[in-house]
Amino acid sequence: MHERERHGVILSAVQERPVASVVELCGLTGASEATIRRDIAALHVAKKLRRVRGGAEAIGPNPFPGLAGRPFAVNETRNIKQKQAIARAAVDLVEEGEPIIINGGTTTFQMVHPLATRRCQVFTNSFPIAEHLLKTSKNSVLISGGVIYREQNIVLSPFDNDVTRNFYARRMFMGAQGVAPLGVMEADPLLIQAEQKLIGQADELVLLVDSTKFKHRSSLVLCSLDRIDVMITDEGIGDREAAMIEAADIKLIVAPSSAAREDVAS
Amino acid sequence: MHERERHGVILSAVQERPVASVVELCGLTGASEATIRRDIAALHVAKKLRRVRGGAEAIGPNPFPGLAGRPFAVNETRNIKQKQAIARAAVDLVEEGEPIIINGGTTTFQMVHPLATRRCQVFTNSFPIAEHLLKTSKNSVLISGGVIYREQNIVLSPFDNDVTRNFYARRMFMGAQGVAPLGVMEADPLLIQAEQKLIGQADELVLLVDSTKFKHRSSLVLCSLDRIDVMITDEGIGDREAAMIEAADIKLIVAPSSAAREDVAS
DNA sequence: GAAATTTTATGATTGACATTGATTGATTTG
DNA sequence: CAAATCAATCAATGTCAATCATAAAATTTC
Repeated sequence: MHERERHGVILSAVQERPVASVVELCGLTGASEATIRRDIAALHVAKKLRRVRGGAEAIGPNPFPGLAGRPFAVNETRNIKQKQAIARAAVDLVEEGEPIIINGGTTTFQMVHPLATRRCQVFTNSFPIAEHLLKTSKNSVLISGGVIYREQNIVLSPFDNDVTRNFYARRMFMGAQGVAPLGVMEADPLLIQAEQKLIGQADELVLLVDSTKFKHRSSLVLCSLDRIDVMITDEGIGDREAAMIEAADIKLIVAPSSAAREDVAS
Repeated sequence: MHERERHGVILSAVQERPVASVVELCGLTGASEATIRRDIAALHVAKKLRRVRGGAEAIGPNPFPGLAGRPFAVNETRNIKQKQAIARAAVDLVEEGEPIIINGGTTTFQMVHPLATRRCQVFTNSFPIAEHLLKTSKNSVLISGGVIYREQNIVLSPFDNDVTRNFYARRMFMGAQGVAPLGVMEADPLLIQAEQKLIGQADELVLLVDSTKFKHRSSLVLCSLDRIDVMITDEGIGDREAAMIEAADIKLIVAPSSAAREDVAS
């Protein structure tokens, strides 16, 4: 067996097991321990795997993502204050007990905090949102079924016949990567798929985007602007963008920064 | 079991309960107390957990500050050692990468720890199981969609057309309230419904019941004994019960208590 | 083009080192 | 004080790195 073959076998074994031992790899390749060790050392410096005592383990993202703590990576929680103000304005739209749909995302995730004191019926495809609402609120929580994608933090079924088709709400709340005259932009194809599934299940689409999103452009267009009914953003929005939104016949809500905010809730 | 694997199991266990004892971790990993202590010490200096007298606890306030944390009420985690031994024997049955179905329950929940070092494809209707596996393992996790019931900790769709129908596995693991010649008993109608949904999606049904369950009788019969293929219990099982199981043509596995256990894994 | 030589990859051996489990005595807890 | 827990130690086993020998491949030389 050639060196390349062995390397392939080793990498494959390491992917499947938490840790592949040297003797195990010997059996797999028919090579001696010394050779396997040399291979592991080589793959280690090539950063294809991590060398540990007794064998090798797959390199890669944090093996224990949960221990990192937050449901989203830190760099994804930028503009946190704006997002919170926006999320609060979004929840202010919701009446007590009303069923709503929340699409996963870092902005929509902020809705969990103002929702903590509510008793709504929330349908979501976001695992962290469901988790948080379950633990901190008395809302009734429904989740879509399917594969849980760790990176995107969403649940998505590859099949069409899932619970999603059986849930309907007046409003759906969603975020986006960017907003342009062309329409609502998203970067991740997986998120697009997830959003598409939910979009048809609500009358009114509410888009939550902080004002920086008007400068962002992504490659994938989720839907055109006329599909959106309400857009909530922060005070950073420019006159030109505001005009664009109004022109598209979208109700524009500018969430006041927390300092200026008056309690709207009764 | 390799050092890395043990560390994974330990971190997984520490996540679940506020404090995991040394003996408990011995049972979970099959290692000696001395080794567990050394592992805890190592993870302590690595700041992955905090070392306390008698065991270890999760570091930091909580991954999600201020939240409840524990997936099950404390009184539900009785017979914890037996349940862990049973869960471990159950996980020993599954091959690396194999798809499996896990029905929610306190016994089946214990499977998350030995699963922490695996890379299987797990379909479950249990929110805590999905959550734990997501955070502490590299397993691929699928969840059924629907309403999340807080008390029972399961996800159940009132509709028939959910993802469940699209997932198939060789084995399904389930718990029960009681076992009698009449069949497998369950107390909660909701759990029955959830179990019924999954039962058809696997060839082989594996029932995890600690030996006290043979004395319990409940009002609802989930299914007859001949539907069960494998039963895993602890050493507390009596001869009469064992005879009953064997008579029903069920393969009986008695999970050895941690002290007597030999490593089965190759 | 064939033989000789160098290079490279591999396998085996050996001594050094690390990990583990058991034992024992000390320490802490209730 | 009794039970549980811990730290220290030691022997056994497992793992590693270094070295050398062999065989195949590549290169050089004639």
